[in-house]
Amino acid sequence: MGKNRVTIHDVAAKAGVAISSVSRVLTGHLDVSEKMRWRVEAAVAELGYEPDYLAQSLRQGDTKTIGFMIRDITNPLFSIMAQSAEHELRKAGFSMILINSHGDLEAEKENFALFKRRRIDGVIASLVSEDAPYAKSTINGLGAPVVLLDRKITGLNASAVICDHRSGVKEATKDLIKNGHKKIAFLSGRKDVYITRNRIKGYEDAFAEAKIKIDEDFIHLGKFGENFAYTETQKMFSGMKRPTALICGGIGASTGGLRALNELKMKPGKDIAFVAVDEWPMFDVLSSVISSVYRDSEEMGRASATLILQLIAGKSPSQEIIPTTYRPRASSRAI
Amino acid sequence: MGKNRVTIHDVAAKAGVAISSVSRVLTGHLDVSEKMRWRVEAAVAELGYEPDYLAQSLRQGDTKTIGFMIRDITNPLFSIMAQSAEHELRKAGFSMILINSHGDLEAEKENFALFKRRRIDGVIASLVSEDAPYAKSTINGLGAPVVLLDRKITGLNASAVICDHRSGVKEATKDLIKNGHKKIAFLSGRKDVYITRNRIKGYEDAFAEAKIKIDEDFIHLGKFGENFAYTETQKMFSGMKRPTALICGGIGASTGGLRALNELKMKPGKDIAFVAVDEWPMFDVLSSVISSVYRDSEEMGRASATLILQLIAGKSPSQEIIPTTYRPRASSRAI
DNA sequence: ACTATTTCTGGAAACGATTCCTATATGTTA
DNA sequence: TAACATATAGGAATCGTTTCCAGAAATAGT
Repeated sequence: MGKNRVTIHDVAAKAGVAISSVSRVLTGHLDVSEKMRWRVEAAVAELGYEPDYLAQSLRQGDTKTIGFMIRDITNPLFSIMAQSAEHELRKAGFSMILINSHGDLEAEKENFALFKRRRIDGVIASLVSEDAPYAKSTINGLGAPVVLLDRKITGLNASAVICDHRSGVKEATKDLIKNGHKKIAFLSGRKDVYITRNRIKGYEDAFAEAKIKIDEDFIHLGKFGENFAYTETQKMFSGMKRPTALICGGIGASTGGLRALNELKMKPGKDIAFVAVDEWPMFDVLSSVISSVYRDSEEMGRASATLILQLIAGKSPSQEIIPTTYRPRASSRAI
Repeated sequence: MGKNRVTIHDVAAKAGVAISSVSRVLTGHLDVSEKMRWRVEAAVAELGYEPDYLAQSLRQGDTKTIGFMIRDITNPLFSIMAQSAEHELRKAGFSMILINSHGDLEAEKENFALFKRRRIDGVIASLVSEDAPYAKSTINGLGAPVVLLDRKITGLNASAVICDHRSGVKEATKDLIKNGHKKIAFLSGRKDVYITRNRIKGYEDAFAEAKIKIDEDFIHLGKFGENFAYTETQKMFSGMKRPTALICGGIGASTGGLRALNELKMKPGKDIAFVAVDEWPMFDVLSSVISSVYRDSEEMGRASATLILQLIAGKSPSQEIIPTTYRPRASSRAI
């Protein structure tokens, strides 16, 4: 097997020098003679030696590893973020450990513990809830900086990438109102996270501007993920009080909502107005009629990487705001 | 800051015993007295001590880490695999390092080097090419077992998860032929990987069975990814010799193909028959007319995790075959 | 009561690097 | 040529564990 790992000792032996000298050459110290550098480099080349990350990490105290924790990498938005974050981190010499929390608080907590034991240099995370009692103490006791994705937690020494969902949703809602809708259902995930609250604000803004009172019955908040949205949408149309328009916040909500509408034989853009907050790949080609609120998740990933690298470099926490844009298409116009 | 990491020394000091005794208690050795166990456990609980992975890894020689390398986590098939593989590995106490190769051979090679330096316990990879000259030596010299996704390389000590694309594509092609098509274009990625060759075989099988000679001009192989498929499809319909049906192998090919058709104002299922090999999330709802060849990528991820764990446990390499099924929908029937 | 055996425990050597400190060899100056 | 400054190399400590080895304490056997 490849059991024969070549270590710094082998190099030292081959070159006939001390291991400290080998290390000095490799780490680029100044006080080495030309001859020494030459001998060591020859031995290194001949043996194909590469320093061991593990030993370096133990000695130097950093692991060049970033933990990336999200609900579900299957969500295209998250996978795009992961993609661009990984790319950015890689360029800076960091690797990324990927963990799915599946939206489970307990799992999330354990994952932080795992990150700590692995001496991760930093964490990028989309937390399940902002109110989780363990969150602050765990994160502050992590011993590594944190970047939050679309979450706002006060009293936490963390940077954040924050999307301006509010303005996008506001524009979308305004457009629906302009098109004659008043019974506009809003369906989204957990209300104990910034992203949901911020979206609702946009919805409220539009109603306030139009001086229409909001009927709370049309607001459905609960869980992220397809299943909640699916059953909620089914319920929505099984009663008497039915909306004429539906805004779905997030990929999961849109997926579940559309699936339910599909089963109810209601065509978005025809039988009901529909706006999806967040797009998925091929959105334009596959579903050209569906209006959306778009945000650049690639940019979010990049920003999260930049922020975590800054924190690791010792800068103080900051926020990066990502804009959203409303993209009206045929589905906002149904009556 | 959280600089104050609590080590085994602290525990030993608090309990008033030797560090070796602490270790013995924690690793569950037999020869420790009740009193000793009790004292150590009390100290551990009081200090909230957790052993350091890094030091354990260095000492024990394994890192409980699996490298997961694919072209692009953005591809929903890969993200589903990553998801289920991570879940499975996690249960077994392993973490997953995610790396995108972006389909670049050089990057892939460097990533293997990185895996080696990080002393990864195993690698799950979707290789860019099976013929890459470095592949065999690099992988064999990795010092860790490897599971390949949809690749067949002889003389390699690796397990593999292999999909039976052949039968799915064969069924799809047969159906197209049955519907009167003869000029069936086939568009897919690099031909130096199993997945592409295997798909082509299914295509050929169907033609052979129907005793129709294949016109090689309708076979377009080149690169994975959207761009290649897009320009290839554009070309396909700019010349004189146009197909009446199009089979796209892989998400990238389907994406690019559909995008091009969209621009050409050709509606799949109406102006051209279309089959997508591989589906994406929401496929049924968003594009209910498009026929597909389906495979369970969640199962692929799970299988890859199982295989790598078996290899790590010392079993010899094996293969797992994943079936594919043709799902005919309206788009196969266009003339 | 004294030796033989069994239980435990502490000390020290790994694992593979980095880095501080000291000693040597060289070079400079009077 | 002696005395001193400087460049360079080697030795050892360290990071936080595990595990081997030997020795002390406790038990058993005669």
